[in-house]
Amino acid sequence: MEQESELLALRREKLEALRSKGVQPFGAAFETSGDIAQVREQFSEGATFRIAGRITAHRDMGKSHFLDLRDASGRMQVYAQAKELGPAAIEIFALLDLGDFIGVEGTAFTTKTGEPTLKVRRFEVLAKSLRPLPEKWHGLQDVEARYRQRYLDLITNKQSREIFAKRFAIIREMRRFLENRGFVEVETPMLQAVAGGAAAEPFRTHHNALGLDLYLRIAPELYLKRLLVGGLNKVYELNRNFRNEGISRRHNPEFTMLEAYWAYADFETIADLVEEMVCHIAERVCGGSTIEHRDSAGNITRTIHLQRPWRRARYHDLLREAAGADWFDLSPQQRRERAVSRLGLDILPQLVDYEVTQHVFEKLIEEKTFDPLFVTHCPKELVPLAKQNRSDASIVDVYELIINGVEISPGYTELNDPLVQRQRLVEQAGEETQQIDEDFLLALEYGMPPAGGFGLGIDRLTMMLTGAESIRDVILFPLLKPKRTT
RNA sequence: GGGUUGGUAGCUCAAUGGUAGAGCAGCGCCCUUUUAAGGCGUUGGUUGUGGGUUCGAGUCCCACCCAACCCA
Repeated sequence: MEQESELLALRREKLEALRSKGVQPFGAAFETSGDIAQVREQFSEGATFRIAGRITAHRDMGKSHFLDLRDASGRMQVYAQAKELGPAAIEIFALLDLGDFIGVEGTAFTTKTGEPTLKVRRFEVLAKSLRPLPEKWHGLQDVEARYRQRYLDLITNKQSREIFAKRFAIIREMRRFLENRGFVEVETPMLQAVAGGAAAEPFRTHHNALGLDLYLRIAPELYLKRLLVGGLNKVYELNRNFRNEGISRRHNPEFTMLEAYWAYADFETIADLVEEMVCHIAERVCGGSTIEHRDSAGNITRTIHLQRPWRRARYHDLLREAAGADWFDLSPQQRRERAVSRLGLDILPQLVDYEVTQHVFEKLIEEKTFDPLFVTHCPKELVPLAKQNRSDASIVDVYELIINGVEISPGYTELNDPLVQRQRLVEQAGEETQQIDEDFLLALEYGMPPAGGFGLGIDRLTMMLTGAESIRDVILFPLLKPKRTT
């Protein structure tokens, strides 16, 4: 656009003007006294400090100037006085714009409004910015631009910086917690010849040198279990999975998942572990176990109570509560009719009986449950990879943890009988027998200890702990269609 | 995939079918403790893209692109 090129042209002129004055506009290393937060802590009148950061505000008083410098840790005001700096430096100073990076050496003082400030003695241009930043007050509001140019979002929007700071802290605390419990972090293949461990559509790719079709993993599960066979008794992996499915407020094609396995444990031990871990993280990251979600005006829109112990209830009992005590005594046809007439749900004709029940579960229980709820003993059709219950073969020993209206973590007593496992995988694969991971079954035949395992969606956990309403608000670079630029 | 809403200056937003505006940013001038600094002045537009209707389209119609939300 014509105007953009005018604004750009002006900045490029300033760039050349700096060079003509012998200033390198893309400067070198600059030794600082610490980041801005540290300098604020150590601040004492008359002391000398060196800080570096981006210019985010410029208040021009004529013969004196106030700039805000910002780095990742905070903001610091610097004060530039014409008299102090001298004419040559002032000419360079005049070529600075909002967005430029500079390094400053100055003397600490406090203004009469009480603001800790550095009086500039020397400064260096560290990087000239050739494009104007979004407006300081409203920030960058356009959601599309915030996702496509996340760096601008991070520069201008405090809420966004806070969400990602929390995300990084969540992951850090999760690792600490698991390491303290003796879990070992491992890495398993993301490129897999067979995409197993979940029922999901994979992304396909190809290895040229081997002439081999490969998939991006949909789950690390089958490799982590191989490690149980190999004698690693407490393992976890915290990394990306890929699913070639729809995109929504709760789904991104690549998402981050914790998956962990614990030999000799079962789903109930795992539930205890997850409960403790999430509470530990909430305590460290959010300062407590009451999580408040707020709208943009700051009003509380939802409160989530993570105080232990978390409720545990059987799938069948929850359905009897929500759909009638006789729900499981009805015929499939009666269930379908009740779901539509009495419960007011849309039931698609192609749903089979257990899916009708599952739909009721999702609409009437899952979507309405915000405080943590472990749903246990689910029907085996829903979870083909878990171990069947010893006294009731129609259910499996699992939990589904629901918080904030979504499933956030499944936990299983893992199936370790290789023959039953083969049978389940064959049933699941149907015609596509090449989709059975024979190497995994081979490993199981050597013997896998009984174990508990769980997955935990990091993106959804972050949404719960930050109150973000879209998964795109907790993923730095969510997938968007490419847009032709300029 | 379907529906709804949106895309206007660098950013945030206006504009009954009738001359495309404001604030901030920018540029110029004034101001030596300001902080959303202030005052005076001022530049800046292929209204997402391509068609159509009309004397006249940011606005109405069609197609397409991108996004958000809801549904599947």
